[in-house]
Amino acid sequence: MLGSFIASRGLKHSRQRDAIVETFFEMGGHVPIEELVARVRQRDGHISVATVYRTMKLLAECGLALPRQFGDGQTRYEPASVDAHHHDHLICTGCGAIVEFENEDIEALQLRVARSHGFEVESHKLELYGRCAGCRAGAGAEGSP
Amino acid sequence: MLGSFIASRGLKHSRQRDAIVETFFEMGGHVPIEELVARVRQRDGHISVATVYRTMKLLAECGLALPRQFGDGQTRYEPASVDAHHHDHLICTGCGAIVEFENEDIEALQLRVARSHGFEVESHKLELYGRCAGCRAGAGAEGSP
DNA sequence: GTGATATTGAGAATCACAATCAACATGACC
DNA sequence: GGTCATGTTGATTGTGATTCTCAATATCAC
Repeated sequence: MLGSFIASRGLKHSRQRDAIVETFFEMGGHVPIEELVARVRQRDGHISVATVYRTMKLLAECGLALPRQFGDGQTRYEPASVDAHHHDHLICTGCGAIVEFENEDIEALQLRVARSHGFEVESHKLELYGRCAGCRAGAGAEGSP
Repeated sequence: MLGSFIASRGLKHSRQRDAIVETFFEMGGHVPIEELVARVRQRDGHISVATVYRTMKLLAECGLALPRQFGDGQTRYEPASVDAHHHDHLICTGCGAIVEFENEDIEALQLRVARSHGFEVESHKLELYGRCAGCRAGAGAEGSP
């Protein structure tokens, strides 16, 4: 994984790198840099933001993390298992929850539509924004938080 | 349209505002601010970028323009006719062409998927990235531009 | 016209992120 | 274990898109 990537590129290990990578994978999914920085610092004193950006870029390059841009202007990363399928996202406009889903039918339709316009799809991005069950239940008359 | 919106909010007319709005609608679709600024200046001397940003935001607020964020880090606006259907986008990674499409089946599937996760969809974003017919034809051995 | 108020423009501010560069850490080799 | 070439770090600066600030100016109602 990262070790071999590091080795094969003549890169080196470092305390910071390890801390960032471990923290990232502990956190699970859709982690914004800012939050990652905070967590990493909790566990390993001061680590520069620059280092976190650099490390996440590395992880992305070696295929262990995927950068995602939702509408909020900051890049989030999610862990990429080698055998994971492509998936899309449901994003709650109430609480910010992010749910992943896969749907082959949608993907197939996308390919068909693209083809009908002469396009060959290389990648796509599908995000559904709405209110999750929890937010709808708890939001009788709250308005939008 | 804009006139009534301006009136109803106690806003005022201005030469710049008119120039920007007219230019925007002349240009058609998916206009990045920078380009709009250039065009507007061709026709009306110097107009500040700030004014263009402000005016487009106004247009968006009164529903006459839709802001779109594709992957390139700048906001584009497209005219929103009142009776226009929602549509999604095909974006050529070669020449940057942007094609609109509508597909009811995809939309229906999206709703269904969302519902199955307890979400009530408010909006969505679907972008397909790939190579358009032209780029594929002309790109025998070019690599990616 | 006059005056209250909205708008403009230039530049500064912001925000996420990338680049710079001197100080420092790592690992291969002895 | 020590040395050295080379990669990494962190503080700071740069960047690009967008927003804010504020004095000067334009607009509209009267």
